[in-house]
Amino acid sequence: MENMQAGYLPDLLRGNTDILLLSLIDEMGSTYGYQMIKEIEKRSRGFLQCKEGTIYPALRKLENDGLTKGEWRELPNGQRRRYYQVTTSGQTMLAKKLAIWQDFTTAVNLVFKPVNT
Amino acid sequence: MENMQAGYLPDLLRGNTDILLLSLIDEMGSTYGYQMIKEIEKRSRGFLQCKEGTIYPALRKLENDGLTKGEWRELPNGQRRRYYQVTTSGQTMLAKKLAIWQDFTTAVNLVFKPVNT
DNA sequence: TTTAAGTACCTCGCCTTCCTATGCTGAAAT
DNA sequence: ATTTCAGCATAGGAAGGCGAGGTACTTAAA
Repeated sequence: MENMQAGYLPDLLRGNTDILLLSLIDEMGSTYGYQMIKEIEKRSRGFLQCKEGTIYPALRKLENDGLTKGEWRELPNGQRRRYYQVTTSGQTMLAKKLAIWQDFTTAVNLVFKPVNT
Repeated sequence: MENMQAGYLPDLLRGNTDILLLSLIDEMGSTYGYQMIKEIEKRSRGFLQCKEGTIYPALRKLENDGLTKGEWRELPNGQRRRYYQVTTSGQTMLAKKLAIWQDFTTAVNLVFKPVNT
């Protein structure tokens, strides 16, 4: 992953955004939108750049679906952030989707390089 | 990938269909739509099920973009198939997209399990 | 001090891409 | 005779990502 050029992933993220977010929230215990954008970019070494127009609606949806629980927190300086936590059903879904992700990449790689015959 | 359940890949294929097709055509030397559907399903052990409504337009697009070259062939019994081959620019694109696919999966896995700090 | 840049959230409308459904032709099987 | 398979095609709708725009406050730079 030497010369990773960000920005040229036509639609690869599609359908995976929610898992990425769920996984992040779950692992970080509690986090908020803006931080997730930065964290995803950082962890992926600049490759994955989630856009605000993507993740805020996605976070909304996760919460509406009951997979996360959001909560406004006020900072000392008056700024506010919406912190999220993964719910129980969110964790179930996360495990499920992580398994699907595994299967999916395995399947694609099998198409690229079929094993035996 | 034991209990792979086909049919539940919301949008995972999205953005990857063209690479899958390009890769298949390239490797098989020459092939046609219907066969590709079957081959993808076979190689992925039933996990990836490309729909006709997906691949025929996709094949059309690949050809329009000059990445493949199509040709009608008539069978002895009068049936016709459209066989495709990868063009030179198609191979360039294929190599490029395979690299992107690698980077992408690596990046996603890094988000799931970040390395050191 | 004005300006720029960063933090933090939101939303609308477009675009792309996929899937469903449907249709067609002819061959093979039952 | 009817179903199933092979083989291609398209139109309509849904979903998700993204660009562009907006709000509001803070911090750094000029």
